[in-house]
Amino acid sequence: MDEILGAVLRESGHRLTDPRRTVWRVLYTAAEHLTAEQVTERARAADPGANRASVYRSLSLFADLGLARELNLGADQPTRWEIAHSDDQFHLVCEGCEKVVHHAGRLVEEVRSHLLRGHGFAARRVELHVSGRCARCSS
Amino acid sequence: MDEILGAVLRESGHRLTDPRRTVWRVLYTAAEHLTAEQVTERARAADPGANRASVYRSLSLFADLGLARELNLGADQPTRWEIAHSDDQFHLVCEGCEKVVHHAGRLVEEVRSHLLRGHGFAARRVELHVSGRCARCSS
DNA sequence: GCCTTATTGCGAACCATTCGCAATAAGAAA
DNA sequence: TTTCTTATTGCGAATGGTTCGCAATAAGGC
Repeated sequence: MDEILGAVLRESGHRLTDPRRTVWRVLYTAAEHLTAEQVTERARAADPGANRASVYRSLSLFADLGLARELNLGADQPTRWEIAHSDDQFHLVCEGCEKVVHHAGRLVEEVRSHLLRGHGFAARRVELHVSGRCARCSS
Repeated sequence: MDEILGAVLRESGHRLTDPRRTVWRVLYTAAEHLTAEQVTERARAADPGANRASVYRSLSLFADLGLARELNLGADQPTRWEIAHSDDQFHLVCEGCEKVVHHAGRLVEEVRSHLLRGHGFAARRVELHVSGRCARCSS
């Protein structure tokens, strides 16, 4: 997984450093979407001296480079982070188990072309956030 | 417009107060989506003593009562507020002119039924946020 | 290995939002 | 109308996530 990081950083004129590698690994191996604070905690498991500010800096650099993505799932929740995949703009948040599920589908493409053809709106980023109850939690 | 507010408040066991009325009018007459700070400023135009904390309290009460809605349009922006309409879960944010446009459509319903039928996920709230460039701003 | 300069680590600063609490006022009851 | 209860306000202080300033450090080109 480190190769991707190294390649993208070098290509964009940035340096591959230990803090960045650590944050990257945390994101890469996380099953869920993590808050910056959680990323910091996990980074400290690997490197006890891991610094909060550097974690933030790494995360937003990754976002700028298209390596990671920042998620706003509800106004009360802190921002969460994930590795950027091409097909995961679709998030289901279950209010029962609090799990966040990815949902890949063509829907995002449909929205995109609908807006462009029908309204001349060139969508760059489409975010679809749905909250409700998953099959297991809808009693 | 005040009648709606009074009715909903009374019905839910809350009191109709001047600060609440002021905030309600600001939201009601706003063309765009306002930040809490902007709501406070405008409230002060009507009542110079309008208090920031009370504005926040009014806004979140309105949200609880389904009168208003809190919007997260991007991680860097502060939360914005609007009167709750039934058909406006669809937001287009133009990166050129910075305007936020509502877009009513059946798409939200489609998403809802797709998720329920195909995945057993009972959607409560569907938020679709699209950023890109509107017809006028896509040079 | 050297040198330049991007990056880090630290703490303090920031900003939106919330809280604690005494003072105030809405609205039910008399 | 006046009284009474208690929800609500206003204030300033506190919070919590995130960013900043700056000196110290280390990546990676030469």
